[in-house]
Amino acid sequence: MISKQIMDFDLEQIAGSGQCFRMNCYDDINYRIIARDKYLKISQRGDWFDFYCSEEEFQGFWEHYFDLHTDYASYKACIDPKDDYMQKAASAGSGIRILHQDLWEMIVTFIISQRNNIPRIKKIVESLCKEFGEKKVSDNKELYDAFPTAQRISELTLEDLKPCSLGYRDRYLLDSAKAVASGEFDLDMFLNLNYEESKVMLMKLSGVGTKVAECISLFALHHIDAFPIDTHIQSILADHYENGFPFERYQGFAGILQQYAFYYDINKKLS
DNA sequence: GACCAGGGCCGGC
DNA sequence: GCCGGCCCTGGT
Repeated sequence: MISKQIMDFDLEQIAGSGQCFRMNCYDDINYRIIARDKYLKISQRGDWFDFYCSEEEFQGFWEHYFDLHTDYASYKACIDPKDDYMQKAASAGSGIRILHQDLWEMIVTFIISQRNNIPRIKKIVESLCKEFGEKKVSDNKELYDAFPTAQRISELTLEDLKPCSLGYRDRYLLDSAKAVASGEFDLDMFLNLNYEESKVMLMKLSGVGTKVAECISLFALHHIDAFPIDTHIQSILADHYENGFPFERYQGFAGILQQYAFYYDINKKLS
């Protein structure tokens, strides 16, 4: 186990921020996260965190996954002091970080996300993992399902996918899995692409339009200049930024503010 | 039961 | 570039 004090980091906020869908609280302070085929138990008490993994695994994977090398306080300091809405949003979600998630996993997840709500996205993703993901056992002997590979999905039929209740998104998933598994759509090429180039390439996939490509760019490729505009952000912009959102001011990292605003909005409606 | 909306995309025009 | 249709679920 690794214990660390970390600022600007909050598990509940990240789990509820709509960027990852396999991070869940299972009692007061303990969370479990499954990313790709990796499992982590982690707990939080204030600014202190216990990572239940080896030092090698922490440094080799999770530290980067949680974006812990990045100073989020300096981003927050850039927010316009006169922008009351964004100040409140950043304060409400001050522990949010933009995770470095797996590209294939984000392609699938955000194809599923379209015209869908977060609880149901989680349900469908979990169902896909249970049906088609590799069964694994963590170091602390917990059973879990890895995220299904493109290869595995590509071998399925629309009929096979029925139990997962994807709706009309089933063929998008199948087509994209086939493109990736066959090598026709090479995921490694994204290493050399900037945000705009990535977005254009991602939109070649079936079921990936502007908004989904922006989410994948932000949450998997860590292009934090991506600013996905969904129904929530759209209404925020209409209600609080009638003269346009000040993108010039936040060039290069507007995606972080997008997350603060999105989190603030969906959690305000819940309470 | 009816109707609506959910981190939108596709195809036809 | 606009617009109708879309699978499914949960809430009202």
